[in-house]
Amino acid sequence: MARPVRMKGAIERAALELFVERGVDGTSIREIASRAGVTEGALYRHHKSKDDLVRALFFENYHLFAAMIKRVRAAHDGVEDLLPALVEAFFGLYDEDHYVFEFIMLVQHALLDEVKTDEANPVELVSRIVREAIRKRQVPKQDANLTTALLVGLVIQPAVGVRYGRVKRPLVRHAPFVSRACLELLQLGKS
Amino acid sequence: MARPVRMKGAIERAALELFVERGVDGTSIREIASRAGVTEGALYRHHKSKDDLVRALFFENYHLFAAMIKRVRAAHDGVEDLLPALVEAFFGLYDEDHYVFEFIMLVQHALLDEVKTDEANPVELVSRIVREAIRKRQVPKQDANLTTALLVGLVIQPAVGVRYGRVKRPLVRHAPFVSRACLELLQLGKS
Amino acid sequence: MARPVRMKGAIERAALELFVERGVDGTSIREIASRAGVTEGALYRHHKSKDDLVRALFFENYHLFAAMIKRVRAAHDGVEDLLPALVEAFFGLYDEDHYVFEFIMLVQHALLDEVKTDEANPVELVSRIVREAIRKRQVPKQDANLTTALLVGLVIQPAVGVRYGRVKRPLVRHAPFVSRACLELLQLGKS
Amino acid sequence: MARPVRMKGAIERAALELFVERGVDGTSIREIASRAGVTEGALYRHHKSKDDLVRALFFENYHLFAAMIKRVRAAHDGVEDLLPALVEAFFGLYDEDHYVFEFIMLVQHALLDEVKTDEANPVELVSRIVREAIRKRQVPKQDANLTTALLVGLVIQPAVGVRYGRVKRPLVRHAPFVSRACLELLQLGKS
DNA sequence: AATGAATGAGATTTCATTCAT
DNA sequence: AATGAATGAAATCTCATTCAT
Repeated sequence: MARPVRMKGAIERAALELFVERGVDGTSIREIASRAGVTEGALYRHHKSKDDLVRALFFENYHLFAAMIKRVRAAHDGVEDLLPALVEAFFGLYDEDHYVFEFIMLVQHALLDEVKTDEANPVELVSRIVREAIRKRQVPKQDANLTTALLVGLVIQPAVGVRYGRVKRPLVRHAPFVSRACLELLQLGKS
Repeated sequence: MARPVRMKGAIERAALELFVERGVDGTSIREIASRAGVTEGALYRHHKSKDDLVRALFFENYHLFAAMIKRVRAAHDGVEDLLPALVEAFFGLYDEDHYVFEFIMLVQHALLDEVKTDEANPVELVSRIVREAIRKRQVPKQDANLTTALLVGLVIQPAVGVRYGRVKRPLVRHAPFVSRACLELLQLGKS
Repeated sequence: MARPVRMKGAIERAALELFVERGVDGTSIREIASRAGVTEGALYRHHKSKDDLVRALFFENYHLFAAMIKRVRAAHDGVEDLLPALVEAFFGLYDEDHYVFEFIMLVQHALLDEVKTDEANPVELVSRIVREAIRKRQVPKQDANLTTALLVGLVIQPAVGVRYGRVKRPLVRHAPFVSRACLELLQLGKS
Repeated sequence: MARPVRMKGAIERAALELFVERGVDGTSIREIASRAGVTEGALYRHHKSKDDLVRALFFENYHLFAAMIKRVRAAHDGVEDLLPALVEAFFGLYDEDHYVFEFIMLVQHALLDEVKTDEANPVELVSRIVREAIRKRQVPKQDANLTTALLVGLVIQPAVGVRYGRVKRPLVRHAPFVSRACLELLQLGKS
């Protein structure tokens, strides 16, 4: 009847994948349990509601993400160095486990308020890099917020392209080109 | 620009807004009826199911969208001319009614199969423009799929930025800069 | 499939009876629906949760109760007159619909906070009668709170006795005796 | 008075309190374990089911209760003597540990079948005293069942009053007055 | 045509109990 | 013996849809 084996990991992985594949609302607790190989109740030992599961999954992965970002930042100096390193890091993460990447993209809107100006917030991070580059005269004056949005678009959309089969895997192979596009963009005001 | 979108009535408008605000699965018929100021039953006089409502909403707007795009294409020749015109058209649509724009983005994945190679499909449209420009030697040879993704990113992400308060309204005011970024990107292979 | 007939009354009556018979926690939505002859969902058209149903049932009946009390109070003057009238009114209510009476007794503890010193609160009412009688020297000085508790005990416990088959129905037939007991109690300090 | 109640341990105490505070059905095994500072599994080492825990708690306390009553009965003769002693015993028990008193009141209806005519059954006890007093002509002829209910009301309701903050603690201080009320009640038929 | 009550299927959640560790 | 994860059954609740009025 009872089968006390540690299933927390399996539950969370199943949830992560299903949320990405079918959306959060499109995934039932029953489906998560079923894919994890447990009964529905098992889920509630680890998370007190479906919503709680979503949040836990988000913050857990978000923090790993943030840690990676911090590491990259600490190891590189100046936009020309840092941006390519970040692009490669993002793309590497996507290639390694696109579910994690996509899940963060998927639910960030709903949870964004709680993370708004957190320096682990990737958008915020890019924004800081841009502002710092402007301040240090590494790039011409420009609307930092708009540039940030454009840079984010350059990084995220190839991942979306891979997902929908338009862009070839692995994503890292496109890192050099995307990095160049990013750097060119930053210099756009020059001419 | 003429209003590109017409809404049959309060029900459709309420549904559109709620779908954007909370997602399709996250919105109940009751909520739609309530916001529209009608009862649940009344909704079924106009649409035979929720799914039908979603599809009707999508195709109705998608066709107006497509018509707009055709108009723009007919009036412009060559990437250098066409791309800025399209960017302005997209941004204009967003400024005029961001719900429509976001709704199309939101459900296109689910319904795109049925319009896959339709030239009103924004991604497909961009892809064709890129391939044609390459064919006509207007731009250097490059991975058309990747470039398409990047161009899409440059257009969509500023809209996302506006939504989350990072980029200033109206979006059209950023059209010239974004257009330049797009054109530069297309020439990136040159050097 | 659907059968839109007004079932609100049936649902509330079924709930009232079951709550009295098996306790609130001991009664499931399914049982209520089943006794009312509807499906479980029907309940949620009228009350947004089980808890809400309990509260609605309580306040609805509590107000009828309160109205009755006010009527009796308005029609009688002085303890000697009022107390017997109230006892008879209580007992009459019990005989007429013991479910209502018992339900109020059953859940009042949980909801008492919201009704604490409301003058429709039967205990509060008795308390006021006692204090007024003392003030007007109709009865000797005494601990009004204790006397109130004792009077309440004299009225409630016969009803409990009826419920458990110890005291014979109808309860009204015992009203004269109980009233005498109440009045004697009030005079107890005299000697 | 000697502590009339012994609790095997933390689990039983936690259960007793929670059952009184939230009702038996309203209390989960998890809550009991949590308040007792043990895990759910540990609970099943001592009691084979929740129902078993309730019964154990009831009978354990009920027997101590019964023993106390027997002691009181053995030491007193005649209503005039016995009733005041019992009132004081009840009130003393309440003051010492109102949880025990209330728990017995709470579950007796569900479990009383099994101790129906047991003389530790408080209602049955009072009933016997009344009938014996009538038989011995210590009090006038009267409806023993009704009188029993009224006496029970006189004893129980002050305890309820204390619980809801209407009557002042300790309850014993009211014992003389309540006893007099009980004895007067018994003589009510005289006049 | 409109209304809003009810259906019925399924979703989420709770919980007494069991059992591998 | 203790722990706490998992079971399985049942409870509460949701919601697209139907239909009597």
